[in-house]
Amino acid sequence: MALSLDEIDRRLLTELQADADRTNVELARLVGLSPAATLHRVRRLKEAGVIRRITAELDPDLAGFPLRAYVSVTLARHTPTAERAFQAALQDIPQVVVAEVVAGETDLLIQIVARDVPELQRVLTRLSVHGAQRIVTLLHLQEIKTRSPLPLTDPA
Amino acid sequence: MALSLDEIDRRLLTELQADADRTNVELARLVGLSPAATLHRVRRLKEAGVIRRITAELDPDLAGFPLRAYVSVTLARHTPTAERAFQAALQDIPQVVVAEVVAGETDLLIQIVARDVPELQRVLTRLSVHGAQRIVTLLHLQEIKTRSPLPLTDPA
DNA sequence: GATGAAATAGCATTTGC
DNA sequence: GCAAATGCTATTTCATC
Repeated sequence: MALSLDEIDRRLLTELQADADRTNVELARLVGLSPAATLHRVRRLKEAGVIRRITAELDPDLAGFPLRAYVSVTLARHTPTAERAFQAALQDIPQVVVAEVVAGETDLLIQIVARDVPELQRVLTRLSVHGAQRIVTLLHLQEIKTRSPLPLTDPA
Repeated sequence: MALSLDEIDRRLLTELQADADRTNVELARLVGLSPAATLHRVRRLKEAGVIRRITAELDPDLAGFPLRAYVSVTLARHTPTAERAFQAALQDIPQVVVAEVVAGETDLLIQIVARDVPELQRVLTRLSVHGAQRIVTLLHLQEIKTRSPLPLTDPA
C-alpha cells in the first residue's frame, strides 16, 4: 500500500504539510531542484494519491465553533444493515467532521463541532436516535500538540 | 473569540477547506468577486487567523503509516509539574501527531501514527515512561467520514 | 526516466478609482 | 469592491544526462 518515496519526495511532502501556501519556485529552492522538476514531482504525488488534497486549516474558535468533542459510540445492534444505516446518518450530520471505525473499547470514534451547547446536544441526540448505544463524550478543552506532519524523515 | 464573517467569507472558507489548490481567479469566479477583492479577503482571513495555514493532507497508508491509533491517557499524578513534563514529552515524540486535553472519562486524547507494530509499541511505552497511568488504545480500522469542512453555511 | 533551460501564457499583486 | 497594468510564476516543450 505504501509508495516508494525517495529523499526528495519526503522533503517535498514534509514542506507541503508544514506550509502549502508557497510558490513552486520557492519549493524548488527548498529541495534543490529546478521549478520544472519540482512541479513534475508534486503532480506525480498528487496523482498517486499520496497528497490527497491541499486544504485550508481553520481555527475552529475563530470560525465560530468553540465546542468540539470526541464521541465514542457502541452500536446497539451489530448487523451489517444497522451499521450501514448508522454510517449513512453520520454522513448527513454536518457537525460530524470525522468518523472512523476503531478496534478497542468501542466501535466508532467520531469528532463533532458545535457552535453552542444546544447544538452539541442535538447532535448527540441524533446519534442516539440512529442506533448508537453507549455514547461516551470527551469534550475538547485545550490543544497540546496541534496537528503535526507525518514524521516522514524519521528513522523507522 | 469568533470573528464576524459575512456570507462571502463563509463561502470562501468553505471552498478553501474543500480545495485550496486553485488559482485566485478561480476562487473569485466561485464567489462572484473580482480577483483583487478575493485576494484581499483571503489575506485578511489569514491575518486574522481564521485560516491557520494552507496544508497538504496526505494519505497515511500511501505515505507509509498504515497504523493509526487514538490513545486516551490518564496521568499518574495531576500536579502541574507532572502535567507540563508529560506535555513536553508529547512534543518530542514525532509519531504523536495530535494531542489534546479533554474533559470526561480521561485527561488527554492523543493521535498516533506508526509504520509497524513495534513502532506503535515503542510510542506507547514512551507514554507510560513519561507519566501516563491508564492508557486505552483505539486502533484505527476504517475511515467512515473523512475530515469534512466546518459547516459554516449551515443554519445554527 | 528524471532533470534542466528556455519560452509562453496566465496569474498574483499593486495602484488608482 | 473594481479595473487596468506590471512583474513574476506556472506550465509546456525540448534537449540532456
